[in-house]
Amino acid sequence: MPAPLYPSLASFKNLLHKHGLKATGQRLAVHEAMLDLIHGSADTVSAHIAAKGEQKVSVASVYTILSQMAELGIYTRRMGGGSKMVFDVRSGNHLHLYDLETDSFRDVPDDDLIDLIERNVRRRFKGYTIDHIDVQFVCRPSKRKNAKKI
Amino acid sequence: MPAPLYPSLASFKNLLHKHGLKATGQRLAVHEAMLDLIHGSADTVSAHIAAKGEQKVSVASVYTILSQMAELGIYTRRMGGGSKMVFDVRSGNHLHLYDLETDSFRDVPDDDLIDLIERNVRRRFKGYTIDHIDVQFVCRPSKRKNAKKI
DNA sequence: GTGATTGCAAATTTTTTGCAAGATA
DNA sequence: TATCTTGCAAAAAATTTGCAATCAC
Repeated sequence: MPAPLYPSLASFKNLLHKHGLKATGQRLAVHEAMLDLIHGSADTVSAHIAAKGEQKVSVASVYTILSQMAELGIYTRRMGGGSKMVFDVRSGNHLHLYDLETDSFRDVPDDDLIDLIERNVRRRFKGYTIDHIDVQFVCRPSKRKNAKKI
Repeated sequence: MPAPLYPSLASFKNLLHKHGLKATGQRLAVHEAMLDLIHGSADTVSAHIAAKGEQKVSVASVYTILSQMAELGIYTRRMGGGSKMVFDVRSGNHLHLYDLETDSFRDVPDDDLIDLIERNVRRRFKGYTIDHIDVQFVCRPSKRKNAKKI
């Protein structure tokens, strides 16, 4: 089966209902922004929504909503170099390129590298259950000396 | 050659000199704390130093020092599920188990999984140079339903 | 001695919280 | 309508900054 995609607005609504949450304008606006941004922090999402100008969402609500979605496993929290929490509209295993210069993420098509990692690591730690595997290629735009060229 | 280890206090001093930085009591205290903690944030490091009581280091300086070391590639930044920046005393490729319950990291012995990943991904993105590869197994203590047992 | 480094306190930035007002099912 | 959500404003937490005092070399 192909890699899981981002939930469309429609399936996002379903997810909300499935979890007994209301499909409010704010939640939908946040998800629309996330679909555009893929990786968003409270303030990039706020800014994106504000720029679009169709719906008003306070920053505090953006925080609440993003955290809620992460709690439900719809979004995932992502570990960046900056001092802001970044959320990923996509959940499940996938690869990222993290650009140190711009403090930004890009998804990387994952073929079956993740499966390979998973097979390799399965039953390695007793007492823990893997929620997901998080792989990041921490990069700079080329032209440096002491790092591996790819 | 075996995987790189944490810089001892002595080699840390050398690193400082090599970079033209002074071996101040504060920097050494921070590094000692990092050697104990392995993964530390500004406030866990501060607290650790304060508890030891041998050297006074202000929180602001801890921030400065940790960031400096990350800048030099001696430490690496690591971001967990919490909203604090975490630094890793170890640089270079290695694996982590991240525990969602406790928001904490543990190193995972890496055999040659990292090499395997690196070989697999080499020359995949043009225009970027990999600084390091960051792999995290995001886990919960066992006993859940819908996640893969390991 | 002299320039790098630190401490302090204040400013920013990021995140969280409480509660009245408003919206959704 | 009953409850869940949001907005607002304020609090808390995390990080950064400016500058005088101090320390390592």
